[in-house]
Amino acid sequence: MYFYYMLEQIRQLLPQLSPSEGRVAQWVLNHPKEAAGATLAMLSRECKTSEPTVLRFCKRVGLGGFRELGIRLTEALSNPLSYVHRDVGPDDSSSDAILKVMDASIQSLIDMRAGLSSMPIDRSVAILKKARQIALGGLGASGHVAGDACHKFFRLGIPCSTLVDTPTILQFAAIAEANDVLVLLSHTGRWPEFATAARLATARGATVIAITNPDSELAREASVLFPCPVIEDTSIYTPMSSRLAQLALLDALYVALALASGEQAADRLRISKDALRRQAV
Amino acid sequence: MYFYYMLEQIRQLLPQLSPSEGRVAQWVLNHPKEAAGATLAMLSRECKTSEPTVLRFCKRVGLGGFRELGIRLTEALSNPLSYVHRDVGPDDSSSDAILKVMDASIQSLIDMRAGLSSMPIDRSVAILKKARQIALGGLGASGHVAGDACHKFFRLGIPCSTLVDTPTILQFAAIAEANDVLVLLSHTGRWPEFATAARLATARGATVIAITNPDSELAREASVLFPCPVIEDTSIYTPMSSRLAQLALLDALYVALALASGEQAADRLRISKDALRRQAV
DNA sequence: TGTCAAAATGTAGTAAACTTTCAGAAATTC
DNA sequence: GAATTTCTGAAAGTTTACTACATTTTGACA
Repeated sequence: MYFYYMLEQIRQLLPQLSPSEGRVAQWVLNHPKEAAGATLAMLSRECKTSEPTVLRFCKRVGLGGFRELGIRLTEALSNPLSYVHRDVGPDDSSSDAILKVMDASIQSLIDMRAGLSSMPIDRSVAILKKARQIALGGLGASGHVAGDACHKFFRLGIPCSTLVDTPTILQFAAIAEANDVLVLLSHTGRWPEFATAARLATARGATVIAITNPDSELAREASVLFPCPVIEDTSIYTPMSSRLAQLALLDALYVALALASGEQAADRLRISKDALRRQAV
Repeated sequence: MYFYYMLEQIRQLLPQLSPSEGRVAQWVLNHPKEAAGATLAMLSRECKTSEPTVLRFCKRVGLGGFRELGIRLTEALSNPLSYVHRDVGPDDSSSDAILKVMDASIQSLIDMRAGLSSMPIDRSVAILKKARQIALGGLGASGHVAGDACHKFFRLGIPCSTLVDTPTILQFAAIAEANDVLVLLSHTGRWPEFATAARLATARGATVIAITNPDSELAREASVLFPCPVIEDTSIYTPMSSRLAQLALLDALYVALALASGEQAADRLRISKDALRRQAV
């Protein structure tokens, strides 16, 4: 449970409230979000009491009036204590669960940011800048990350493709040439085909950039490694927030590459943005 | 640069507002704290205009009424601003640029978290729970977001598909049936085909959930709206960090839906996770 | 420059909101 | 069991949010 200032205040005053006022307090504690947007009439009806009683409740918890209750409640609800991640369980209320998911996502980005300085971004940029073509490979959720990244990189004018299944990845690796870059995204890095593909591509003189678990076969075979720790999904409800971090990492890589590519790339970006603006996304 | 969800929304819309409405916007931006607690009369007096003008301003920035402005503003003001984003320029060093991109991503998630309580998640869950099938539509970067979301939702056992081009979206809308849900993702909401699709689908009794700019044709046609502010890309280098927020939003929606769907859905999730674990991602 | 349509703005009115007053009911005290 | 205090809601008073409509302003075009 999160610590909300206003709600805690109410909880503490709960015992010394009169029965009717107590009902109001209880309802507010149980439905803080609804209470924040409710009107005096709605709230009094919900608590089976009269409007003045609700108002007296407000005064008693130290507020100037009913209107202030709404303000304090929205304040309390949108003020996170920290983004410490706890797993979602089946007993969580919907709004609790949502906040937990969100916090986990934020935390994973914060973690990524902290580790960014030790990532081989400069090396990757140097390699990507000379690339004849870039292929991004990933399965499942990572496939979507690869697709998103491809959609960014191609705007720099570099031939770019997405590979979302193992046969295609293997085929690409088998015919790769020098200056081709294969970016492989894998959560655990344990699909044996990925390591094979990395070996094949490297043997043909191509470069393999892996964004994966550092303790894996794929990580060992890759030319450049972006280490991403494996987050064990302790709860079945938790979506993989690590993919958000991967997306952000690729964003960062893209921007670094765009900057390194100078005016020509900047022009291409301008042109491609204008093309969209003339329509509307 | 954008710190606050609501305030940034107002700032972005500032240029296309009429003079009087512009004065209101300016005053709100300059005195957000006061504006959050103000009454309609106070605000209109302060901006030397009439009450309806203030109200029109509220509608135009995507709010339901004046009361909502107060709520959104207190929300915006009470969330901590840490990851201050500045735009990436061509003179930035590579490492500076990377951190800026990362900060922008984190900030967009924080903003999304702050605005989450006012999103129609519960309504959406109720609708999705009864859905015969879910189709997620989006173009360009939004298409990848749609794909990612589809990849999550189908695990709950709901027939699910991704639509990444306008003809397909229109066709789906044209043959949609009651209890079909069409989720449309659009950055600006200004592709006329999206609004048409929404209208078509609604006419056939299907439900349209839009994740888009609240000031758009699509937003008006949708049955359920998740308002997302349009972030103008002031710099050609800046990637759209809003899509990360959209991903996280869909994560939240997914978890809420999973929880609401009870044991049967939980079982499906367990089974699908096990299927992967026996291999390796 | 004049005409007209569209946009912008304000006036006036209304329904609903918030707040206060007051009197009766319930609990407590003596 | 009467007196006192506390609790409660009906009703009335004020303010607020919103709507409909009228007026003004703007801008396009002849």
